[in-house]
Formats: sequence, C-alpha cells, structure tokens
Amino acid sequence: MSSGETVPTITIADAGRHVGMKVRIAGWLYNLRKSGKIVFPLVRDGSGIMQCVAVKSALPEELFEQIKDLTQESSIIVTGKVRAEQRAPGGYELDIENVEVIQRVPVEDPYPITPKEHGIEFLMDHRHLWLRSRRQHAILRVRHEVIRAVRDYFDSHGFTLIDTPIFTPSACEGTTTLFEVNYFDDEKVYLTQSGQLYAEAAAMAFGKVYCFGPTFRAERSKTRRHLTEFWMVEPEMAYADLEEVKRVAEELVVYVVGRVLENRRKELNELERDVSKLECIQAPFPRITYDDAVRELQAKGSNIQWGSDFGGTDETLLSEAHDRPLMVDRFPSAVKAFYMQPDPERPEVALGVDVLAPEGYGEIIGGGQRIHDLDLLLRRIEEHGLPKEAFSWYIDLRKYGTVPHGGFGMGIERCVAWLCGLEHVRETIAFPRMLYRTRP
RNA sequence: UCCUCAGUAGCUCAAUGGUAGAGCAUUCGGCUGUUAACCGAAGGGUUGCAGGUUCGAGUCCUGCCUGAGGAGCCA
Repeated sequence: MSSGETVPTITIADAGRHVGMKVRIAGWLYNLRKSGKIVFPLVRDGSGIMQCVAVKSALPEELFEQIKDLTQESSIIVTGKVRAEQRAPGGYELDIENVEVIQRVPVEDPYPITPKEHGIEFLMDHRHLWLRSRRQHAILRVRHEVIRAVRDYFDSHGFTLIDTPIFTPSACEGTTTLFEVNYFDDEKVYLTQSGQLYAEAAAMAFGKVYCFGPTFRAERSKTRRHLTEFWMVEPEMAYADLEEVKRVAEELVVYVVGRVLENRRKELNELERDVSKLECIQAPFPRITYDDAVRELQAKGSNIQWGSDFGGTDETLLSEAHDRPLMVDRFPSAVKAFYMQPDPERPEVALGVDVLAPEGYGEIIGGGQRIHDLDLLLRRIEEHGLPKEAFSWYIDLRKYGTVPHGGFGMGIERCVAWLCGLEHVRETIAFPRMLYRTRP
C-alpha cells in the first residue's frame, strides 16, 4: 500500500460488498465478549451491528489491552479486514488491525442501559440513549418507511403537499383538548389538533392535497394508544364523496403495509412480528355501518347503546372478527365533529368513516365527507357553540364555489404500533410526549 | 379527572412484623470462537418522602410524591 492510499470507511449494512477488503468502521461499542486471549467487540454504526475479532497473538500488546478494556458505548473507529463468517451474528466479521478510541466511556460512570432487562420508567428516562438499542432502531426504521410510503402514495396520485399552520386560532376537534399558547397579544391561539380545515381551503385551490405534521391534543388520557403530540397525515379532496374517501383510505393502507413488508422485513423480524398478519392486508376491507356494528357489539355482550361512540374494548371486539382493517361508517352526527356531512337519506347519521386496525389496534383512520352547504355549516357552528368569527375564512369556502369534498386523517404512531406489533405507541416516536412525560 | 397496582443495590427482582438477599452491571483473577459467553472473588443500601402503631416496620395505618395499567375521549 502506498502512503497516499486510504482505507475506505464503510457502513456495516454494506459489509457484504467488501469481503476480503481492509476497511474502516466508525461507530460505538455495542457489547464486548471476552475469552482469554481472544475478544469479540460488537460494533454498531447506525446501519447495523458487526462482530469484530481481536486475537492477542496477532496484535501489539498495548492495543490488545486497550480493546479488552473498552467500555460499552465508547466511540471507536476500527480498521480491519472483512470476512464472511457463519459464527458471527450478521454473517460477516472484521479481523481487527487497529482501533482508534474517540472517547472511552469512563468506568466510574458507565453507560446505564446494559444488555439485560430494564423497566419502562427507566428506559423512558433514558430515551435519548434507548434509541441506540436494536429494538428501537427497528421500530424507528419502520416509522421512516411508513412516512416515506405515505408521501410516495400521495405524491404519485396527484396530491399536492400543503403544510398547514401549527398555531391556530380555532378548534377542529373538541374545544376541551386545546393547548393554549400565551404569546400572541391580540387573540387566543392554540396548537393545532388537525390541519384539516386548512387542507379544505387548499383542496378548493389544488383539487387534491395532503398535509403531514405534528398535532396536539390535551386529552387527559393515559392509555397505550395516546400521545399528546402525534403525527398525522391528512388528505383532502374536492368533489370526493364518502365512498371515494373510503377507497383512498383503503388503497393507502394497502400500499403502506406493502412497502413495509417489501423494505423492512429485517426490522419486522427483529421485532418478532408475525408478518403473516400483515401479508393478508389486501383490498377489499370489510365494510360495516355503525348501526350494524352496534347490533354486532350488543350480540357479543357489549352494553353500548345506539348514539354513543365506541369504547376501546368495543373497537377490539369489532376488529377481532376480521384479519384486515374494518371500515365503519355513518356514525350518529351527535358524537361527531361539527363539519361532518349528514347522510341526506338519514340526517341523524353522518357520512363519516373510521378504519379500525386488526389485532385490537383500534382506530388508525378517521374521516368522511365535509359539510359543503353554507346554511347547514352556520347552523352546526352555532349548535356546537363555536365562535363564528374564528371560522369566517372557513365559512368563506362555502360562499365561493363550494363543492362536496372529503378526506381523512391517519395517525402515524398508531399505524406504526400496529405494523410493528407493539404494546404501546410510546415506542413509535423518537421522543414521545405524554400526559406525564415531557422529558427527555 | 376517576379506578387499580407498584416504588428495596446502577438495573431486574426476592425477603411470615424479628440479622436486608440473588442475578445482571462494575472492579480484580481465569479462559484462543464467544453468541444477553462462562467460572471464581470483591465492593456496592437513609428500603420514594413525612408522620403514626409496635419491644421491634422493607412489611401494618394515614398523608404526600413518582411511575405503570385501565376508564372516559380520541388518531
């Protein structure tokens, strides 16, 4: 090797293409197994984990001692030759020739997350470090794939991305779940609960749009399905009726599941997800009306009455009978938001739809047709006790070329929790915000 | 907000009202193919906080704090 030649730095995911070559891997010490005069440092670099081998007889004394005494999560750059090795966890192994220690984690203050088990409180307190573990890595990569797939779906189906504001002067869901922001002098401003109202305005300009961003709900809820800050994608389509909304929702879910199966098999395996439960997610999804759902629930022993919304156990009871998402439509108008279009043949029910994920994961999508008639919208705003002034721009949309339209919102975290088969949505976002959790 | 449960070593957990213990982690020693390596030894404690009952409280009682699970509501 000439003095000008440099050793290439590779990623561990790419190791298979460098067998027999001398390479550099820049990363962190994941774990170290010792066996006398041979040690096996496991190095992770963000793309994967690689088992390395250091043999005492093959290295300078000082270097071998340094490797042997490395501490967990010390930052290191290892140099060596890649070799295919069946005994190594990833199928490849690196014979260490040199190790450059960027920072050795001090023994008196060791890395807190050991390879053994930990409780959820401890892990959540160390979320900033927990992200380094294999499991969290796999989950967040699935999340990334879900988001990419969602964007690709809409981008390739004629939708324009319109980012909607996070500070808003008005509510779109219940007014009790608003986060107030004390900054603006003139008026009360809140963190958005949904980009929908603005997406409706954009749909009247662009036809088909979607927004994707964080949303905030000050619900005093503490369950495995709730975050106070969560991400939602919301398509909105001019001239779309309820049936079209359902068709797009179904197509989107099938596409997203397909993409995760196509590109994130390894991560699903790491999570020990039963992929057969995802492979059967194909159109058409079963469809049922709210009326039939209530009858079915009552037959199964639920004490739900017509007119009230489903509880979590009701959703589970309904969805467990199916191996694919269940679409429930025509809910009682009274339990739904003010903008829901009533069914012209039965005004007591709204042209809205919920999509319930299988395996008890509950509602992942909610949407429907919006009210396009000016007088009806004004009446509903009044009935719900909402401030008309704050909605003046929204009302304008019904004055200037109003058309039937609709859309839906899909919660990213619930989707990811379902696809990964997780117990709780808190692991589906890097830094979850919950009722009693705002750190780290 | 309501209901239920929990809080003991850095972590995960034991301990009839009667001497606070184990595994992992850490340190030291051993081991040339380990797979959450293994074997031996050592150090490590204001039992969440404040009161109370008792000869004696990690254990029983009261209040508070923190967390978890669930309900309602929602994506």
